[in-house]
Amino acid sequence: MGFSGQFFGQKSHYERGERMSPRAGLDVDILVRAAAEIADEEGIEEVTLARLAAKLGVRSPSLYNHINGLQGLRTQLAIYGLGELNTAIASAAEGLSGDDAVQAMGRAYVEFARSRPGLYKTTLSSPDPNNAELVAASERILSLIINLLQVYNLGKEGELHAVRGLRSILHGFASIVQEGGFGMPLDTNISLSRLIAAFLTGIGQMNIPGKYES
Amino acid sequence: MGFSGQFFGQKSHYERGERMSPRAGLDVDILVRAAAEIADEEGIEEVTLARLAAKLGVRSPSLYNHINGLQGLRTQLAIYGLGELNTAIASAAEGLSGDDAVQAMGRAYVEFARSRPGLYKTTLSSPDPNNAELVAASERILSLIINLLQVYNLGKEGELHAVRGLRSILHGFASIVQEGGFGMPLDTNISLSRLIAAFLTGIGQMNIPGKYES
DNA sequence: TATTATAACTAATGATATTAGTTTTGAGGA
DNA sequence: TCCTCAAAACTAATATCATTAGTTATAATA
Repeated sequence: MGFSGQFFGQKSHYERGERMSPRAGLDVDILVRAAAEIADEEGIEEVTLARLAAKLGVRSPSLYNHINGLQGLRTQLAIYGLGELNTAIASAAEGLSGDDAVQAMGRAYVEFARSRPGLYKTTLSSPDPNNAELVAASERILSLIINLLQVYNLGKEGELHAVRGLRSILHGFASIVQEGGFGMPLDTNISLSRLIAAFLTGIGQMNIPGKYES
Repeated sequence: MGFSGQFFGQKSHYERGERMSPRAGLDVDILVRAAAEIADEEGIEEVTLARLAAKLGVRSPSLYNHINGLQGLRTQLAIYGLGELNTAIASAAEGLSGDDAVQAMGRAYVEFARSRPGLYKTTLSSPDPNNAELVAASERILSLIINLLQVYNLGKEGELHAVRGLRSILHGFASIVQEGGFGMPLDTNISLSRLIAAFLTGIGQMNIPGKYES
């Protein structure tokens, strides 16, 4: 994947109280992956420049040579996270179509949020419309979903409503799972597959003006 | 509503550069409402003790006489927000049942998130299981939803899956709306009512073991 | 009026992000 | 091989937070 994993999972020079070696050899990729690790392992609120610098064995101002402050780091994290999410759901749906594909994608989506909780959260901030890369990453996921829905023949508008619906379902379910919001001992995988099944059963509604439209 | 609105929408003494009057007469309720106002108007990241103190015309340490630090304020905000949300959706569904009730509640839920964006966000943090008030506020909303679903005769387990589904739909949709995540010029109210319609059409699936259950 | 609980204060500490300006490195050209 | 120099890392400094400790002053009440 084009990345030297040297810093991950180890204490840095500073964390061990040693003197640093002259050049740390950082780049955006290393920063973002290390930050994602912090987000997943320690929580998103621990993703600070101070914490990241410590993990990488440098002083926090040094990070500014590679990213545009904390805001820039967050943007990069979102881009990275959306890319990973896209990879996960795309490969899950690969070779499938119809309900099978949607179910597989849904499972992968939620599993991503479960296994990379911090990184998933970074993808949720409003996609800064000024950042082309971020917008593109968002749109890649969107068109993946749109493709899966072609089969259902919903028409132009119906398709848009359906995409919104499916996104809502996946995001809502993933968020609640992640927060531990479903307390009880009832298998969440079953809940998810039945929710998607219910949605797909009624997906024809997306094309039908209903009596609840104000 | 048992609350003196004296501070809201006005600049404080400090903000106007005057000397303060001896006792500010604060209490938890005033703090929480002022904080909610900041959250809605300036964004949730602006809800700091410093900002809140300035708005109320006191110094930030004074706030500790009423709340348990920033963490405590956030907990109180979540409780308040869940209460307001509960009121909104309960009164929307009042006197209705079946699809009508679910549709009305869904509309009210999303409208709440739209009109009180900051306050809605405060309700999303994991419900600290140590805080009884917070848990109770969460559960009130949950049982409201459960009640609405009685009509559909889903059985014990089916009902639980359905609650999870509906919560996911509402939360997911509301979150995406709030983030401005649905770009285009397509009425979101229509998207929501059709999504709920699709869910209700397929709600029988909640009771049926499907072939996608791993 | 005197007492007293407590609301609000000041002062201090320790995180954090960020900027400015300095040092040092190491890669590529002389 | 040695020099140059862009850039990577640094130190120092500032500003904003949250939080704690200890002080002052208010206003209710005895």
